[in-house]
Order: sequence, then structure tokens, then C-alpha cells
Amino acid sequence: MQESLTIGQLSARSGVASSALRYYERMGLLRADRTGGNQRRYARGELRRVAFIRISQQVGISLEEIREALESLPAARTPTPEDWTQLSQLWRNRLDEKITLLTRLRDDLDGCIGCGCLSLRRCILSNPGDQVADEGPGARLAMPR
Amino acid sequence: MQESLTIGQLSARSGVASSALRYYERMGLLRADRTGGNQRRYARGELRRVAFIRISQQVGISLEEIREALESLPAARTPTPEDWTQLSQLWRNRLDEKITLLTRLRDDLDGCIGCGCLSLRRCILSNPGDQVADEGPGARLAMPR
DNA sequence: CCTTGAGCTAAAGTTGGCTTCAAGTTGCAG
DNA sequence: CTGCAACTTGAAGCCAACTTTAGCTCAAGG
Repeated sequence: MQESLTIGQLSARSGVASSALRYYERMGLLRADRTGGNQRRYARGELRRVAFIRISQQVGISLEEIREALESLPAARTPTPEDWTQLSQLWRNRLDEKITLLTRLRDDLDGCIGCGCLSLRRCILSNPGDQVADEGPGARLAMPR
Repeated sequence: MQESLTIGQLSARSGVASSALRYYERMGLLRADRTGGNQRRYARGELRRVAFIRISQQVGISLEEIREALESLPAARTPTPEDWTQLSQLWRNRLDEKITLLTRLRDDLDGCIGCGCLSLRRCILSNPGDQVADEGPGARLAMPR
């Protein structure tokens, strides 16, 4: 087992293009040591970091947000329990929010299968079984942020 | 209660800019009737469509995918039960996939709180409690698509 | 030593998802 | 019937997230 990975190896293992890995580094999401000849050598842990980045991206979180999360954790000073508890809590909320959103979306679709109706358009999009009234001045669809 | 909405009204109700609504229409995600003077009038159901679009976007689904979903449902011919069951199933899988991803991410974070460790970097990113072996030629992180 | 594939950088190009701009038209209140 | 906010279009501009290109250097096998 090797101690460190070349960019090509990290790319192959993670499924992320080398150009993207270099880009992540420029953006401050990843770091690498350099050989005498100026080539990148990644610690094995970076593989995890890449996975974390890609998973987060896939659920609609921006690189900037990911960077902040990755960055505000392992500071120069050892992070206090409060530091990471707070951050973790922050992300937890964002994730819970997205999970809720997804579940609602999925259940709307499921509802349509369950109820046996034939028009998704009418069923989901025009008249789902939710609380939001179409009428009235204050009516608004639930939209975080 | 009005029969149809102007673009400004739809924008206000949905929280989506008029320019974005016009863009969605050009991309085939939304449709509108026109007045004699060529102004858009949206059926009330479009509000739901907009909500569906935004929610889907927020969880990382592209407009193109959303368009396909919205489009392949209410065809010229009345969609058969098989049509929409199949499509609904397709989306259900995508959504389930994303929910799993999010849950895993969240639980990794939660695990860190639970275990009382102080370094998220070591805990989540380098050594989470999952099945993927770092070593070995076949090792790969779970990454759909 | 020489070749060749992998890596390096900086800069330019691409795609998706919009917003802004310019210049003109519509529709409702007074 | 007039005025003004709200609407119209097409084209250009913008930002994020990359990829591609050009021109170079590095590293390992024959």
C-alpha cells in the first residue's frame, strides 16, 4: 500500500477528472504535497475528502459551501468541541431540510401511484394533498431560503 | 379568485423572477397562454409546476432532467397507466438515491457528534465507519452514475 | 541517453442557469 | 384618452464549475 497518490491515481480511484482535482485545489477544497519535481502527491485521506465533495455536490450544495464546511473545521488552533458541534449542527439542518424536500417530492409521486389516478399533471402539480392554499393573498409554497 | 396569472403575479407568488419564468418557458418547462396583446397568462396549475421545478433544482436535479420528467408525462395521447407508472418509478429511484446519499452524509456528521471525537477531519473524511476499504485495487467509493 | 506517458501552469473556452439591457408595446386607473 | 407601470423580444453579460489547449518538465523503462 502506497503512502500517497499521484493525481492520476486519485482521479482513477475517485472517478473525478484530474482537471477537476486541480480546480478543487485552486478553490481551496483539497490540498496536496509536492514532490521535488513539483508534482502533486495526495495523502490517502484526500480520497475521502473528494468523496465528501462529490456527494455534497450531487445533492445541490455549492463548492463554496463545501469549502466553508471543510475549512472552518480543522483550523490552525485545534477546534474546540463548540466549534465543530456548531458547524455539524449547521450542516445537519441544511441536510435535514433537503431530505425533507426530497421526501416530499418523492411522496407526491408515490401518492400518485397509490391513488391510481392517471394524470400526474393534475394530481401532483395542480392539486397535491398539501396544506398550501392556492387562493388568498398570503398563499405561498413552502420554499426554504 | 382569478382564472389566470400575469407573469408578475406568478413571479410574486412563486418567488421566482420573471426573467427566470420566461427562461423556463423557452426551455420547455412551463407554458402560458397569450392575451390579444401578446402578454403571458398562466393557468393556476403552473404555480405548482414552478414549485416542483424549484424543489427539484434545490436537490441537485438539472432543468433538463426536470423538463424530461414534466414532458414525458402529459403527452398528446392520454398517458397510459404504464407511461406514468414507469416514469414515476424512474424518478422514485433517483430520489431514493439522493435521499440515501443525504442520509449517509448527515449520519456521518451525526456519528461525529455522537462519538464525542474532536476532529471531524479524521473522523468523517479520513475514517468514517463505512464499508469501503481504502486499500486494494478494486476499492471505490459508492458513487452513483 | 532517449523516448514516452504522466504531470505542470496559465489562459481561453464551454455549459447551465440565469439577469440585464435596449427599445418598443400593452392594459388599466383616472 | 392619456399616462405609466407592467409587459414584450433579442442579444449580451455573468457566475459557477469545469475542460481544453499550448507549451513545457518530470520520471521511469529499454
